[in-house]
Amino acid sequence: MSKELTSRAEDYSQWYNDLVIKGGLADYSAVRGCMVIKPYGFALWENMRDQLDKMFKETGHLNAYFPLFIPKSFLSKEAAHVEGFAKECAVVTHYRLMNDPNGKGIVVDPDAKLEEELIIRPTSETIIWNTYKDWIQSYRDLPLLINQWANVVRWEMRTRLFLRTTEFLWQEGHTAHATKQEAVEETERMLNVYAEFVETYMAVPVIKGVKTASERFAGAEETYCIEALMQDGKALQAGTSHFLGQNFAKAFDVQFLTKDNKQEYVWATSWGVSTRLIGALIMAHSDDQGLILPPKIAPFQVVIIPIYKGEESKAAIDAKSNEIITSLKTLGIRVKYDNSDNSRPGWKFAQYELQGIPVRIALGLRDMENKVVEVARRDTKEKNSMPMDGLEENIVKLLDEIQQNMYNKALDFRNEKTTNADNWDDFVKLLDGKGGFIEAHWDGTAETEEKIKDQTKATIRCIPMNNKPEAGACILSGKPSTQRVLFARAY
RNA sequence: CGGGAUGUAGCGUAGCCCGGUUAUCGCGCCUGGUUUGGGACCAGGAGGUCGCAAGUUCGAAUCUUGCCAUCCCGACCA
Repeated sequence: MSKELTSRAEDYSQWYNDLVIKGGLADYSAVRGCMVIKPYGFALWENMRDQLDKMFKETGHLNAYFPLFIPKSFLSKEAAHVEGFAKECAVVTHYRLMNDPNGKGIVVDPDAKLEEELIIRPTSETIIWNTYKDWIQSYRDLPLLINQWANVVRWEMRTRLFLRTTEFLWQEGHTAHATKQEAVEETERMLNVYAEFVETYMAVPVIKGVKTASERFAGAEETYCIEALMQDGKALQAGTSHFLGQNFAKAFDVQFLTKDNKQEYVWATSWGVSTRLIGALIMAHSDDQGLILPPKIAPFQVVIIPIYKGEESKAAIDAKSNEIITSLKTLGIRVKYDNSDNSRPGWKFAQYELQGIPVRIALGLRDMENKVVEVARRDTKEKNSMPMDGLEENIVKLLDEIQQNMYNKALDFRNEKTTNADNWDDFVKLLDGKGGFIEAHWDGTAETEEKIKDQTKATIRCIPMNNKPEAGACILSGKPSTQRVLFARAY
């Protein structure tokens, strides 16, 4: 991130919106708080989705699809769940429109009122568990490992492009298990899948941990999460995996017969990541010149821009470019060739920087004579001449290097922005100044957590897994504590 | 839902306080030409319910009232 950006943290929102829109990822739509994902943004999402989907299948999951509408009564079956989602549900109350009797367009037909209202899913636990009841009778039906790719609607008070839109795309995994241990293992397994995906493919380092009771998913017994740090020093929850205990099994009466013929409730998990990940990607890596996308998920990994001087050179350069493209594609590299006459090279350079394409190759007559190409990498903005001999192998190496460099850079940033605070003054000073993650002692009570939040807007992002035990005193109450937890201001 | 701000061409804007010819400028767009190694240049051209409605006035982008929308901050949240 540039120094300019650091110094105008208050403009971060605007900077972010510009990147999303000028980088061609998305717009806000005419519909309140929803977004239009443009083809380029969707291609990015597809790459992320496909990779995640592959990882889900490798861990034994299958995809399915459940209804968009949920009868209102389903939602009330699990008490904590309804508590958590009731305030943000879009509700279908009628099924028909009619011409306004006063001639003022179209109105809702009052006679078409639904007997029972339908909720547009804010998440699918209820409708899925209502179905699982019919699918599960015996221990032989378990484990049931299912994932769904879908859209959901949450009528939040305030929206923010990619991070919190009214409608968003996500995947939600819903599994049922015979034992508690198995379900806990599944919860942790999927958290690890998320962490691996975000770190390896998105090049964003994350901290794995569990949420405090007050930050838990509505209806969960334990919520695991991955937390990432954005360039403005705020944290972003990038994914969650929930151990649901037997709450939903009991609410929807999902029992199975064990080997020794006993009726027992199943143990459940659910886990999800959303298009918010695109927001995380943008805010973690991009700079003032535009997006910077990691090679492993970038819609295009390489863009080739020919530099023409007159018509006759065009044919020669096109021919050479096509050779390069063919061999890059053979190696599985996603290449875009922009030989359009509509814009000049300089404009194209700027445009593809804005779109975050990791590697740009420029090829002109001068290069042809010297048997080289000009290779520019987006992450460092370095430009080098590279011999055409062995170009493809070097590009593969370069893409790996960029991927690794982006991760390292983000990790260095996070490490630099992670600080211990041992007293209240330091804690407040860090939040208002340096930002980032703060490791501090907490007495373990919801009251203290709430007070800290009220006074500083900082929340406990998580209690990190494999946390080292350490005796200390709570930064607010001074009461004894056995470990540090991770605080930050968050999106 | 509370606080603040803003609505003028596809985008970004000037004009508004202090009402007065044909609503300013830049980008983009169209046509023709010259260009092409970091967002080209010349010439010509198209594009406007000034957010909506009512009011004041000889006359409203400008003043008044109401409404709508968007953005930012807060509460809420993946």
